[in-house]
Amino acid sequence: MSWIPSPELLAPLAPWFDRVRRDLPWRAADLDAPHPDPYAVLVSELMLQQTQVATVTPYFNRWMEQFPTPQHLAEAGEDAVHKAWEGLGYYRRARFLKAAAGTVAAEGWPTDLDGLTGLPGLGPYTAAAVGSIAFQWPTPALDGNAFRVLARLLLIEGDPKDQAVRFRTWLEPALAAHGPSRMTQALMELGATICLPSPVCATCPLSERCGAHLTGRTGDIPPVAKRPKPKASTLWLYALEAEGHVLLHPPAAKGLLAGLWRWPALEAAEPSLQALVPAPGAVRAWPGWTQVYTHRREAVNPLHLSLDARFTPAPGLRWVPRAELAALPLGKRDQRLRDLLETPGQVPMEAPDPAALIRACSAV
DNA sequence: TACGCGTGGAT
DNA sequence: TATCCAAGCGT
Repeated sequence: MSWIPSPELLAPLAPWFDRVRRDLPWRAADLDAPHPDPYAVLVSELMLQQTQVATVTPYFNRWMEQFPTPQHLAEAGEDAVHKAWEGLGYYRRARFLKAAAGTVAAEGWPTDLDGLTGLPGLGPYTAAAVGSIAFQWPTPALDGNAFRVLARLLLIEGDPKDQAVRFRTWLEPALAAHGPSRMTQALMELGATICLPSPVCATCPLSERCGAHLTGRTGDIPPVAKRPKPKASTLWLYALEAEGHVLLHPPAAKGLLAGLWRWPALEAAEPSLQALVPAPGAVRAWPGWTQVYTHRREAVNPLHLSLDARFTPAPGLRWVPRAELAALPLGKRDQRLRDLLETPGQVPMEAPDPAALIRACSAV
């Protein structure tokens, strides 16, 4: 099966994009020149991985003010970097970005696609996106949008990701003909605004040439992927406070919420199983909530336990002055308990035995 | 290869 | 409410 050459088939995409493109803070005004700030492209692409434009925009603006160059970012502290990323999710992207900035600061920008792919956090998509958008290399970038657009346009049966090599080979002449930065962004913009999972073909510049549209197949191309059900768990999340300090896990190197400070937590198969009536007055509680991650659902039950004196914490835990708590990077779950500490709570109907919480956090 | 990794918006 | 899934990557 041969495809119509991409410069011809995709020709309407260029004028369409020049007409409708959104004005985004990382986007260059002149799409025919190399980008004036490749670092801005790098930052935006890392932030945009699995994250929507509207979510990224305020983070990007703050980030560029705080870390305006690769040098600034490379020299920043880990906590400051994670604090600037706080709430954006997938936090290792922040560490990858800092590491990549260090390489760029020390060695300059890579001069080819393999060089970009060698930077931490840049896979096939992101390296090609930076290459085309920042440097005008004819390197086709295939994200979820591009795969969906191409699957429909070219009437691809099955998982379009299997066609990545063919797609890239086919796309390259179109990038060369109509401008790498323009075509890369146009393909994604079409997928993000028109060729959505439920597409709006009436306003699509390619509808007259789209295999799926012409055959009424946009509903089943590309096929929907099945996802595993998230695992459910229930936990107590607790703030132990004593002598003006609170007990926290310092950032871990890997795993869920790596790079962030975390409240200690106690797993509970059923909230009521380990529940005992606590000592009145010492414990506060608030209504729980369900914390959703990609692969997990946590039923979170927040507690605050005030103690008279600090104890020697177990390895992996640290007493932190409460005044410093606001400056530490926390995930959404732990931010929520941090915020609750400033609000009135209730004496809980049931909670783990305070002695059990202290034992779980004490050095042996 | 399949899985782990966050959060929020859209339907 | 439940589900999908968004400018993916590393292991």
